[in-house]
Amino acid sequence: MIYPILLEKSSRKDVVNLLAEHGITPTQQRILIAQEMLSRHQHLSADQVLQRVNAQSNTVSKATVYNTLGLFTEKGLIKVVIVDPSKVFYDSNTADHHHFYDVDSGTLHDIASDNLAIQQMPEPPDNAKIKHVEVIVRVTSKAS
Amino acid sequence: MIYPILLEKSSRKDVVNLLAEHGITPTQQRILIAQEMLSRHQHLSADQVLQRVNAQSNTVSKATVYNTLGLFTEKGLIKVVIVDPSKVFYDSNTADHHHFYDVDSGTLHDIASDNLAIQQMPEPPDNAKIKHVEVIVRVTSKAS
DNA sequence: TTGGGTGCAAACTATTTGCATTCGA
DNA sequence: TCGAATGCAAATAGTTTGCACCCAA
Repeated sequence: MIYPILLEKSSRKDVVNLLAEHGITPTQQRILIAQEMLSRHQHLSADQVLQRVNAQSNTVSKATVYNTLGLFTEKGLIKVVIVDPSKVFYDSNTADHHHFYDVDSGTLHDIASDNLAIQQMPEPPDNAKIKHVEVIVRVTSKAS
Repeated sequence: MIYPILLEKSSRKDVVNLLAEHGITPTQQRILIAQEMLSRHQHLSADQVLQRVNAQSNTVSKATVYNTLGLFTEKGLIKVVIVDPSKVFYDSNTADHHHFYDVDSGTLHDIASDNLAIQQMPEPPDNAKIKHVEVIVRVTSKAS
């Protein structure tokens, strides 16, 4: 798979192909959501996606946004970022990377994984297998 | 501050003192919650705390559990761990450390921070200041 | 045509809040 | 006593689900 999956200035046909390549039936709503979500590296909540997609015309329901983002995640088009107990962020950067999380503004910023090395990772308990290592650096932007 | 804050086999008077030292008025419910939460290093959801505290007699309400865990967090007695979008975990280990998160069982395991070193931490964006660096290692225990 | 996809609303769940009552100092 | 703490229920918000309808293949 090629990282990152981005769709800048893509034609509708490109989007259709991308979805199809990932085993996703390209429907009207999914295309709209893909165009919004995958047009650049960004971190959006489901609600933000809903509002952006429906900014022009209300053509996508809230349930479909949730279902579609879940599907995109499952198919590897986007990733979930869990840093805030109140909502999930969806990340269009599927490359292995980490995050700064500004707790004051609620915004995320990528940290390329080459910029960060972890030493001495201990063995997981109970013969468990490591799926993913995630580093979250919480920062504050308050003047204070 | 001394780490970790633990209360193994503590008398009620010890708990009262601990809460008082942290600027918390020691009420009946807070004492029960502190005894349950701080008796050992553990990761509990609010609901788990509620059930344990009320296992014998129903003397603490759900709202009070949430309010009290929030208060304990604010006062530095416990920490919040955000790894699951569906609920928050409260961690009685207030020392700087990281976590394994078993996505299959939903359980957390501590990683002492001496066991893990991060190299080349980049500068945070927009002159933000680092508050906390958190490493979450998601693991799977499934036989598969 | 026809099974998967969508919209809608209702259901759900974790968490928060308002307010009258109770309790600790 | 008296303000702080609690309980309860209702409110809130994010997310999921059930089902009738619709559309892509």
